[in-house]
Amino acid sequence: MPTFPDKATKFIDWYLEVLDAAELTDKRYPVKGMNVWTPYGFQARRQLDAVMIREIERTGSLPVEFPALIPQTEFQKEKEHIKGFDAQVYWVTKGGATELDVPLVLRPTSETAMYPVFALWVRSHKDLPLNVYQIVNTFRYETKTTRPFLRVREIHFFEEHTCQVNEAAAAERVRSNLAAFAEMARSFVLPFVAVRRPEWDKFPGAFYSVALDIPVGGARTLQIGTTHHYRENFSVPYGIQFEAADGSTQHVHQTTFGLSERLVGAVVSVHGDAKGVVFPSSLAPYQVVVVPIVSGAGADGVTAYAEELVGRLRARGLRVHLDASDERPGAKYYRWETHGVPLRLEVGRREAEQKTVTAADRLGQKRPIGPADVDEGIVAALLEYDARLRTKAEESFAASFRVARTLEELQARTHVGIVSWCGAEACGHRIEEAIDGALLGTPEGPLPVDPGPPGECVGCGSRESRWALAGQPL
RNA sequence: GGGACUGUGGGGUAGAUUGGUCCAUCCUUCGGGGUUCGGGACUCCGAGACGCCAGUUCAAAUCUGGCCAGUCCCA
Repeated sequence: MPTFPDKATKFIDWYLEVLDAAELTDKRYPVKGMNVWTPYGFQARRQLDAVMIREIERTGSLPVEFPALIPQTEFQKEKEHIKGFDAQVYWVTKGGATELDVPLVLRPTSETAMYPVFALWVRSHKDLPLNVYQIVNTFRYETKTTRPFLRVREIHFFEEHTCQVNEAAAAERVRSNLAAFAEMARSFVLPFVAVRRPEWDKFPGAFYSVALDIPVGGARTLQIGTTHHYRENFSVPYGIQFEAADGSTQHVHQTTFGLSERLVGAVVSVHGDAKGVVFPSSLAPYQVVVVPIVSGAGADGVTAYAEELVGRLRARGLRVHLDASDERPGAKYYRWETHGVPLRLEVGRREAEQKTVTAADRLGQKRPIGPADVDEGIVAALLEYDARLRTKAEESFAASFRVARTLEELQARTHVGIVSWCGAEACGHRIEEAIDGALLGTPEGPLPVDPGPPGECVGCGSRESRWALAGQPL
């Protein structure tokens, strides 16, 4: 057995060792918070990107790419925004030996890069909505401990930026982002909850922020995405205005939607187990690994059959890897288990002669497939694997939340807390102190478990309350 | 932002308190040979490290300072 630290009690140690064993990243790069994407990790990321692109383009968003450097003069136009990011931007102050007249910011996010140009692009209501996205790297000078995928200084960032005709249209865009994300999360088999962040925790410059959170053990949560409504907060300082149908000049209402490689970290955190990473087939670099078992006699037949099988499965569009390395079969099984491959096909002399395969999935189910319809059987086994992974994830998701009627109940920190909250900031901070974490906010849509009507605010006892979630963000 | 700690082959470690016994320990890994191959094989041969820069000293992995990297605690 591979010996990883215990996931439940030593999560971070488990996480780091599992990533290492799965060869998803090389964290030895000598700059804090900047890691190397290995071939295996890069392929997972490529699948992540493919799903994000597919779902966002389905909503009518188009790809763009803006420069990585932003003049200080543009960066400073929105006051809240710059206050929020000032402490964590990298500055480019020299070109060669020459001190720059206007220092350049290495984008921590791209509002201030895009919006001066949006002001040029948007002139009429007929130019709206403007829905564009880019997938680029952004930079934030994190001072806290960095972790591969979860907290990095160079972020693999998906960001959608839109301009809408009015506040209602922007609110609708936020809802449509949430729907698009639900599709993405379904692909990644990540049950999540969307919560509107409290005022003191919203994105700098936003009117409101809706975050996507997942539970990751105990009271811990991981924010895996956000979508924001900016109202006119940026369009006014950046002058993004248009002539409306009635001839009046108006400012656009804007939204953004941000995701990152944290989703890879989330998938590892949620699905991983004592044997290593567990990938849903949507993200797996290899959905199927074929392990030929060649012993003395009949080796040629086994190899030929394995190669033929790989060819047929690839023709069906599956990502298949043939492990023809010199290891013994058992060593290969362990290897691909740590790497999270959904389905392993064992092909030895028996299978080659009978035209069957022995399929073992990453959740521990092993069964023979064939001889009739071997390919169909393999596809079906993958689908069934994803379904079981989903059931497992949904059960553990539902079990992660618990209603806390008092601050004392929250303090146990065994679950993400569902609490009644009056909405006052003072009570919010009281809740945050109790859980030594954050008041995540109020849910957009249904709660993960049905708690009935809210009771009295756990902070002040007021009856005027609604449900909110409280946890410890990683 | 304030404080504490750590850095030894690719990974994990012993050695540091008391400088010399260290051309640096063990496990793993890597390269080559042979025997093997249905759940991490065995064996033989070989490879690989004191974070960087200064300083103290007859002598530094070990002491001092700075830097870089990492970790923890507090705000």
